[in-house]
Amino acid sequence: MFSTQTSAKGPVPSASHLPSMEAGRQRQGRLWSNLKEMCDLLHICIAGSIAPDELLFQHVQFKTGQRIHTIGQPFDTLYVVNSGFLKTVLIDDFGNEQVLGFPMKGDMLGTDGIHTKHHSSEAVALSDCDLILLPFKKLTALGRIHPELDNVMYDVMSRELVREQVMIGMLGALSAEARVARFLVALAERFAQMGYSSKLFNLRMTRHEIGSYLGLTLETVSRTLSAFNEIGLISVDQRTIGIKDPDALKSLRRLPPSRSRAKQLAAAKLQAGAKLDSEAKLVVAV
Amino acid sequence: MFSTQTSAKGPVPSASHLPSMEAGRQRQGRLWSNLKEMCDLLHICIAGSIAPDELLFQHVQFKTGQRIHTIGQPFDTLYVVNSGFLKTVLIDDFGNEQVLGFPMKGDMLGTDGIHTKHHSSEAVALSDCDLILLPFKKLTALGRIHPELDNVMYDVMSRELVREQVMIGMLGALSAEARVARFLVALAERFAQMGYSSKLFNLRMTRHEIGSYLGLTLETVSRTLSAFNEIGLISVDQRTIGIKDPDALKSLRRLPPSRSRAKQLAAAKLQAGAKLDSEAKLVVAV
DNA sequence: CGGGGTTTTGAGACCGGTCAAACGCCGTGG
DNA sequence: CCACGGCGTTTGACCGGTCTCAAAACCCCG
Repeated sequence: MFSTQTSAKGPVPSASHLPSMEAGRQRQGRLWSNLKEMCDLLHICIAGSIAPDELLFQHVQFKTGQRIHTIGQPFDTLYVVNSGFLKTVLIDDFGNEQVLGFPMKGDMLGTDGIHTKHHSSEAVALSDCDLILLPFKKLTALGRIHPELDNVMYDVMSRELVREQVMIGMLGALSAEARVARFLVALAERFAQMGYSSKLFNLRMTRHEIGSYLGLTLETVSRTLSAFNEIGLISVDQRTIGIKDPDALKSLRRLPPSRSRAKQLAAAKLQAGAKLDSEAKLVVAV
Repeated sequence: MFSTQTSAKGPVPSASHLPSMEAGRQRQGRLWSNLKEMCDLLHICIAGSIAPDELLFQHVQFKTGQRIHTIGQPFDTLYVVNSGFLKTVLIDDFGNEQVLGFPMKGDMLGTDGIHTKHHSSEAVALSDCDLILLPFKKLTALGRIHPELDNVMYDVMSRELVREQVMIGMLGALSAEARVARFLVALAERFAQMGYSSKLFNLRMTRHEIGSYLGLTLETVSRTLSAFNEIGLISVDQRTIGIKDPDALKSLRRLPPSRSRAKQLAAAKLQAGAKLDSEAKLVVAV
C-alpha cells in the first residue's frame, strides 16, 4: 500500500523495511505520527477532535543528497517535514536548476503533483531528513470520514500559494541587497519558530543555491553578504550567519554607498558639507 | 447568506438584487450555474455524477475598474471567472503595485484568503466581468456530502501553485526579452483555449502592468515589443498584437544583436571574418 | 598533503533602469 | 468643430547595478 517514492534515483532510504517497525522505532526516533501531531507540526488547529491514535502516518528517513521526488515522476504521496532541510528545484529547458524553496520542519512537500498526477519539481535533502508520508489517496478517502481534514489541506495549500506570491513580488520588485536581506530575516524567523536561535545559525545551502532562489548569481550573494558584514548588519563566517541588526535588514531597500563609492562621497562631502548625512538615513527609511 | 464582497470600494455590482433573479436572467445573461458547468469552465473532470441542477451558484457582474476584493478584506468567498479579464496585485510596503497575474475565463480567484481568512492580494476587473460566486463555507459544507468536490479544489489550487512556480522560475532566470516572449506565447495559448484567435488579439493591460507582472519597467516592455516587431516575430499596433512566429518566441532566450550594436558587429565582422554567423544561430538554439 | 568544491574578490562589459522629451489617442468642454 | 489636458506609449541618452570571466584563498575530507 505504501510507496517509499524513491525508485527514480539513489538507494532506498534506511527505513524501507516495513515489517520491522518496532525495531525501527527504537533505532532511530519514532516512525509513526498521529493526526494531531502532524497538525501541530503544520501549525494548524484541527477543529473536530479525532481519536488520537486512530490514524497513523508512517515516517521515512532520507540522507543528505537523496531525492524525495524527481520531475515527471508519478505523484501519489505528500510529505510533511518533521526534521531536516531540503530544497525544491525546477529544471529549465537546458538543465539549469532553479531553486523554488527551502522546505524545513512543518512544511508540506509534493503538492505540485496533485494537478497533473506527476511532479513538476524535484525535492532534494540538504541534510538528513525525517519526513511523514501522507498517501494522497488515503488522504482523500479520509476526507470523506473526517471532513475537517480538508480544511487542513486547503489551509496548507493556501499558505503555500501566498508564500509564492510574496516570492514573486520580491523577484519582481526588489534589489539584490533587499532580496538577500529579506532572505536572511525570513530564515531567522523560521529558526526562531522552530526553537533555534534566530541570532546565530548555519546556512544549509550553498551561495549558488541561495542565488538561484533569489534570482541572483552566487558572486552577487557573496558580495552582498560581505557588504552586510562590513556595515555590521550581520556577521559572516562561511555558512555561519549572525544577525546583528534585524530591523535594518527588514526595512533595507538599497545598500548604503558601497566601499568603492565611499571614497568619492567622502571627497564630495569635504567639499559639499554635511548634507549627505540626511541622505544616508533615507537609504533605510524610504 | 451570500455576500457580494464589494463593500470596501466602489458601488455594488449590478446584480445585487437577489430576490428578482428572473428579471436578472433575462436582462443580462444567465445569473446561475450548476456544478457541472463550473467544472467545465475550470477544465476539470468531476468524478461522481451529481444531480445536474441540485447545486446552483450565483453569478455577479463587475464593471471595468471595480475591485473584486481588496487587501486585508475578510475572506469568505471564492470566484470563478466566467468572462472578462482581471488582474491580481500585491501592494508593497510603500504603495507600489506588483501584478501577480491576469486571471481570465476559467481561472479561480480568492484562494489566497483561505489560510488567514483575509485576502493578501487585490483583484481588479480590467474589463467588464462575469464571475461565479463560490461561498467558501458552503463549499466546505458541500464537501461533506459530495467528496469529489474536494478533489476539484485540490486540483485547482495545485494548478495555481505550479503556475506560480513557473513564474518564479521565469523571474529568476530569464532575460527581459525571454520574459516578454513567453508572456505573449502564454497569452496566445490562453486565447486559443478560450476559442479566440491566438494569432491576433488585444492586450487588456497597459505596458506598465505587463512590466510589473514580468519584473520589468514599462519602457523595457515597450522597447522589447518594438524590437520583436522589427525582427518580424510579431506585429504591434498599440494594444493589438499579431503573433507571426510563435516557435521563435517560445524558444527565444536572448535577442539577436540589437540595432545599435549591429553596426559595431558589422564592422568587427569585416575584420574578423564569418565566425559570427554561428554565434547568431546560437541565440535561439542553445 | 593533495584535490575538488565552495567562497571571496577584482576588473570589465552589458542589460535594464532612470530621466526626459515627444507623440498619439481620446474624452471633455469651450 | 477644435483646443485642451490626461494618460499611455515610444524613443533616446545616460547611468549604474548585476552578470561574466578569472584568479586566488579557503574548507573539508580522504
